[in-house]
Amino acid sequence: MAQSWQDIHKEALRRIHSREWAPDTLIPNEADLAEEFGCSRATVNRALRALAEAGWLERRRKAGTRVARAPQRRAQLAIPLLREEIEARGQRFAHRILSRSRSKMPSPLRAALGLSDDAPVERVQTLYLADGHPFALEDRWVHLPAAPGFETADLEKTSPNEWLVQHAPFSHGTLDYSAAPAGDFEAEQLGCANGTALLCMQRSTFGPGERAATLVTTHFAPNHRVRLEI
Amino acid sequence: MAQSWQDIHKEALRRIHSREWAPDTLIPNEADLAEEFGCSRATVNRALRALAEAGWLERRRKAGTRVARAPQRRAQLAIPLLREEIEARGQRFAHRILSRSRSKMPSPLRAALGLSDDAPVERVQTLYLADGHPFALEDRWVHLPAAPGFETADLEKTSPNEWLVQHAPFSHGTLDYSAAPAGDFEAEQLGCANGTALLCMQRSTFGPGERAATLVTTHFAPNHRVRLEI
DNA sequence: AATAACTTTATGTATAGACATAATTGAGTC
DNA sequence: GACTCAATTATGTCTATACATAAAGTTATT
Repeated sequence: MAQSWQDIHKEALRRIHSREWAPDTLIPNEADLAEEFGCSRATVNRALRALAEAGWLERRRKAGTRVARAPQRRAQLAIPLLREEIEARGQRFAHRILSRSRSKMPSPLRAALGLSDDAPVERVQTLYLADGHPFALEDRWVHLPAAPGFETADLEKTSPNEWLVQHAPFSHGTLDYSAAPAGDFEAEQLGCANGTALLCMQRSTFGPGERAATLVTTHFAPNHRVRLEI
Repeated sequence: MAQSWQDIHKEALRRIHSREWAPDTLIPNEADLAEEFGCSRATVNRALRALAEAGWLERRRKAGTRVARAPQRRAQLAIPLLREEIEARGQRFAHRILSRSRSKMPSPLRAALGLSDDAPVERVQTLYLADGHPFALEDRWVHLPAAPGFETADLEKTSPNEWLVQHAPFSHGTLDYSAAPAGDFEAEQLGCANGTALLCMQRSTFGPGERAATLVTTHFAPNHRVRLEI
């Protein structure tokens, strides 16, 4: 009778899968389940909470716990450092700074970060290489107050990607994927034909307290894929 | 002095951000932190566990808890039903079955699902529309034993996307995003020029116990974006 | 020196009991 | 019916305590 929360987690998942607990219906409350499984309510709570976090259950105080109508499992993407992604394929990592300057940020981009007109911003364009072949082209805008020391960092030694992860950990942000045809610049740098379909990632990150940190647009070389685990 | 686990969570995150707890270094153990915060060890455990799940900390028995070297926050994607995604934009959802047949699966696809040569498989091609405009083109292979009832389901009434989510909840799988140029078929169905860069999603799902369920390739209409929250 | 067997230690988990909190239900009122 | 307010209830959280488990360290044995 001694049950671990993982046993209960497994059994609950089985009941959901087998539709013994049907979508959009209430399941027994914690106290009843605790009695059924012969364990304490805290243990049941732990199991059900995990299932709710994974999207299988919806829980509300007083209202009880119900099986999600459409169990929306969340897919997870471990955002990799480009270096690690490349080295994990057994390839040699390298990067090349293409340009670096204190530019004025175009207003649509500024709006995305919520920055004022005169916010001090540095732009860095970088080409990342795997075994000497173009892998990704990165166009990065860094809000300097959010990344102290960036302006004087030696980016030839440590790529912007790595420098920022290690020196300016962010707390939240968004990540957008889209498909875009290669423009002149992308085609030239990535060594592909003009108009080639490229996977494009746009990422904005914010430090603690809504403070804008960086905005990055990355075009990957043709045929790149991003994999998420469900 | 009475602390909630979320207070401790917040304070720990502050120390990580402020580098008071530096990357790759050990933090005090649970018992000491419990004393410092004037709460029980269970409460500290709850907070630190949450931080570990989010990728900020790495915990190992006996070895202790250390701040992650490169706090790799995981991005989360809530996989939406196409209907919900479209209706959330305030648009009218519709779908059209383009073809449906018991086809033989090409072997590269079969391999991805780990199915044998003679596995009973049905193929359904569906066009999803938002306000009457093409939104996504789906090419779906369903392993029939994993989705009992699918063969006789009325897919005109309930789209394959919804039918499967509601009748054959899966437990895990993979999701790949890439960019691909529109071929003749995609161009015709999505109403765009041949060669247009399209965001393409390939998703394989497995039921409980490694049982292959479905393989879906979806081409989205031009300019579609997927957003992940970090 | 390598190996095996113990000890130590930090996290992981389980428990009973208590109180907190949100949300629904229902009673009472206008 | 519409509204207010209290009672109820299921989940959420905290505590103290205990034992489990993994991994690192230490000592004994070969």
